[in-house]
Amino acid sequence: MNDVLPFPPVKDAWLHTARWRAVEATFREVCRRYGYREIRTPILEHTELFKRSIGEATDIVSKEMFTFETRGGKSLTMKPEGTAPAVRACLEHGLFSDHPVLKLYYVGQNFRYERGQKGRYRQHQQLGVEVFGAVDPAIDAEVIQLAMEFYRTIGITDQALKINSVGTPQSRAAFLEALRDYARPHLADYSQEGQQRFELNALRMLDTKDQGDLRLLENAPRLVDYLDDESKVHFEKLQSYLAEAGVAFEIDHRLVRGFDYYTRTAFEIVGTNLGAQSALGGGGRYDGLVEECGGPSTPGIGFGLGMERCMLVLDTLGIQLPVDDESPLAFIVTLGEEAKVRPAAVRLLAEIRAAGISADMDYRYKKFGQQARTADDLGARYLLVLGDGELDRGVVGLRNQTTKDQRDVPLTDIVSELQGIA
RNA sequence: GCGAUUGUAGCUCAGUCGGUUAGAGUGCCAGGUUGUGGCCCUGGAGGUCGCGGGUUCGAAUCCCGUCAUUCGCCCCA
Repeated sequence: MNDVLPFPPVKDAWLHTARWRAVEATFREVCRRYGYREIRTPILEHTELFKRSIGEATDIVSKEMFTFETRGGKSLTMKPEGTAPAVRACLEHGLFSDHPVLKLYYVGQNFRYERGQKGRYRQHQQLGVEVFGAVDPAIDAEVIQLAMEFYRTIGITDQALKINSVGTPQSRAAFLEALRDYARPHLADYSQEGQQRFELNALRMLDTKDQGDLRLLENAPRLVDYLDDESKVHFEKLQSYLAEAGVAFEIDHRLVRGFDYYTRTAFEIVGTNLGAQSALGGGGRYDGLVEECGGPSTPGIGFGLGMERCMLVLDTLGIQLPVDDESPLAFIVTLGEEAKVRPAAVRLLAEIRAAGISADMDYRYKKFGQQARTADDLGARYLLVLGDGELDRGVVGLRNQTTKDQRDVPLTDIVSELQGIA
């Protein structure tokens, strides 16, 4: 993760706190509209949780986790993803029994021990949702729709939605056998990577960028043809529900996901302008996960969207975001005898702020020009000039920073005057 | 984890063949100009030359390692 800064950086404009807040706010608003509630889980979890849920053989667990031992000898891991911790938290607090259908969202940091590059960071933030307790493909469609709605709302429209079904563990086993039978006779022609995957995790053979492998796989068996009846119906219904909701998608028969716990629905949202890191987000169904974590048999589905990648795309598309105005409305500039004028400034500032108006002052007591420059740096719209002359007359100079017009306003009226402006 | 790339002031960058006290522009601060700025002039502060080790009389410069960046691979968000 990069540092996100309080003022827009000249370079890397996407690393501006206000922009991040705007994107997070958009996500929260979309979640609110869809009926999702926020869950926050800690960064540290027992290592075992991830090993069991994500799978020992996956890249994430085998080489990408920040893991360490406590003094008591327990193994802890900084969470590499948000789903398993959410499951753990819900189990621990009995949320599954209290709420037959649970719709959750989170904004959180994930950690993966890997080489950084643009769009990929060891600490990255994900915006995600999880739904527990619903098998209806309509909820799959809703989750996908929510993700697409989020992108549409912030202004990213050139992303593509790819969907597939990875079936149940049983149907997947049958498919894997067929896939291996298909590849075995020409195994030597596959890339080194492809051959390794054939041995370790044949499903991943499909997820290759190697042109030669892609040619060899052209007539390979497809996951959809090996789905059990229920999964097949589920996938078909999902497609029709997406169509009902007006969400455009394409079926990608080679789409498989990196975690072991996915069942049936798998999807990915792919963007442009991100170089090698093209995945904006992804997710899928995980009907066996809760049980795997020691809970009751509970279906689930969710997704995670990469915050950094989202920010980068917004940046390259030059999209303006409705960022908060953090500039003070008024900035007090003091002149003249310090002992007389500074206490008056402190009092005036307190009054203005108590009235709900943002205001600031220069705490260095420099000459006028310096104070005014500080006001400009902060983007103040008005200067309140307070000198001993003004104090003697019981007024304050109200200076419009845009027009440079300045007029005296009685000290007793300045708060209501500012309220009128704001 | 693999291959390549870059790393000098807050920012953008010079720095020759290894040789004096590492420079410029910009920004910041101050003075010119005790109470009305942004221009201009003058001055000032600001540097573990990414970090650690090595070679050498001498290293920003050469070598090794390491960390970080960027690009690709793997994987993912």
